Amino acid sequence: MTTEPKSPTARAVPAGPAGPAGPALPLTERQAARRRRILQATAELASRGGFDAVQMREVAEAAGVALGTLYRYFPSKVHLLVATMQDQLQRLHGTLRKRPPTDADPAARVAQTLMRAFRAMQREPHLADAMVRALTFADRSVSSEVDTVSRLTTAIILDAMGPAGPPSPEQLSAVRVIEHTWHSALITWLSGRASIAQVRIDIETVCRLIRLTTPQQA
Amino acid sequence: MTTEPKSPTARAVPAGPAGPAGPALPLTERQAARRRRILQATAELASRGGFDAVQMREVAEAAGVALGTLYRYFPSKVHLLVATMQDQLQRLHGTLRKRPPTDADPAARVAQTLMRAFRAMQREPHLADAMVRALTFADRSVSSEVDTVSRLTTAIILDAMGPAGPPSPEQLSAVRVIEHTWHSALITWLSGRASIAQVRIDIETVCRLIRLTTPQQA
DNA sequence: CGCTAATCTAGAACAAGTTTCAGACTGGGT
DNA sequence: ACCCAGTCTGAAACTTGTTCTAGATTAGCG
Repeated sequence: MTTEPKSPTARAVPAGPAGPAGPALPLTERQAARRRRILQATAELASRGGFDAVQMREVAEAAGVALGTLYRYFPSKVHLLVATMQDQLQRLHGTLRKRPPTDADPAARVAQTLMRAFRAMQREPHLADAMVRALTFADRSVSSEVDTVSRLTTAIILDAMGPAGPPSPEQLSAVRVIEHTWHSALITWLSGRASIAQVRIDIETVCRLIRLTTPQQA
Repeated sequence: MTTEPKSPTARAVPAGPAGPAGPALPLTERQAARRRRILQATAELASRGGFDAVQMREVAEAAGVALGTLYRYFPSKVHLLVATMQDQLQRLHGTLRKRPPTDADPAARVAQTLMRAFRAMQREPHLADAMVRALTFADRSVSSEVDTVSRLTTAIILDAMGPAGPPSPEQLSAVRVIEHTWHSALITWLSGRASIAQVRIDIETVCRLIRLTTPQQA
């Protein structure tokens, strides 16, 4: 068990995005720097050899912190990699906002956006491997962090769907299914069981669901 | 690295379903029995505490074989659990064949079938956890075994869709997406991020894709 | 400045997956 | 019955994630 409920005096873990979406606790400058160094070292190691290449001792050394400190910032390897995914997703979200998809059809826009994200993963397949494997391997002790990633992904897809107001429940269901497909297709690709073309087809197929829920635009 | 290409004299591993779908190599009776005992011990341990409770030393002891022997039959914990999943899926497939879903609509039949499978998982959530986590965590060295599981799942879904002849490419795409959703939804449920009701909705949502590819039956 | 609590470091220790090895055992062919 | 190759066993060793401990450092505060 990941013993968390410490004594009331224990301030709290300095790193993990504490609440469901809070800006984390007050970190000193040095602490923020440490956290950044850790995430960067993680991404670098992951880019080289994927999940297995991210070894806690190596991350600690590369980031210039003690092993115990690394564990204070990220209570497990999975936490660490999920945090890395958050980090990367945020970056991606920023990039996507700048040049949003142009197609008139919402479904096509979503597919286009996901394919763009997919191409980003193809550029760093090992990193993708590490992050995605961690994400799907995560157990309950990481659920809040995984949830954050999920919300980020949802936001990206909704962004792509269009500037419409609050999405309908059906649309949200469709988005959930798209996310499922996205993760799972990614995994089959990463484990060499599906080609890039196959992933594209799957994404385009699932995106048709959006058309089912979009009142045929006038 | 998982060093596999042994000397040409090395006959082969006795247990792993060798080829893509072969009936495995000639096993002596004692060997088949050993394999069965291992899989049963695995399922039992998994049913208790999920992925973490399946400890290789304990499996070996419970099955009455040496640790080295266990590794000869299943080259890793993930291989072992994926094989367990194959085993369970085969059982499920048999059960489903006996009482096929009755609904007139193919999409509804598929949804019904998957919900039935889902209920089976709810009966043994820990076992489900162990198997599904192994499945999605599997790397390339397990891809052929994972592929077998995937083919089994596809067969189950196609069975539910109906006795029609060879499915169209579009239908196959839809089935792929349904599988993706099935796995991913299962994971979100197992890690406590989605309710049972949510999983049902996701399954029903994705099954609508079938209607898109089914020529409105006369 | 000097104090105190919290944090960080270095390193040992522990847990579970995986590998390795020497010796006993089995099955099949002569 | 004897022999050989291939299996199985028991136990130790090795790897990497995780935990623990004692002592050095740092941050905030009077």
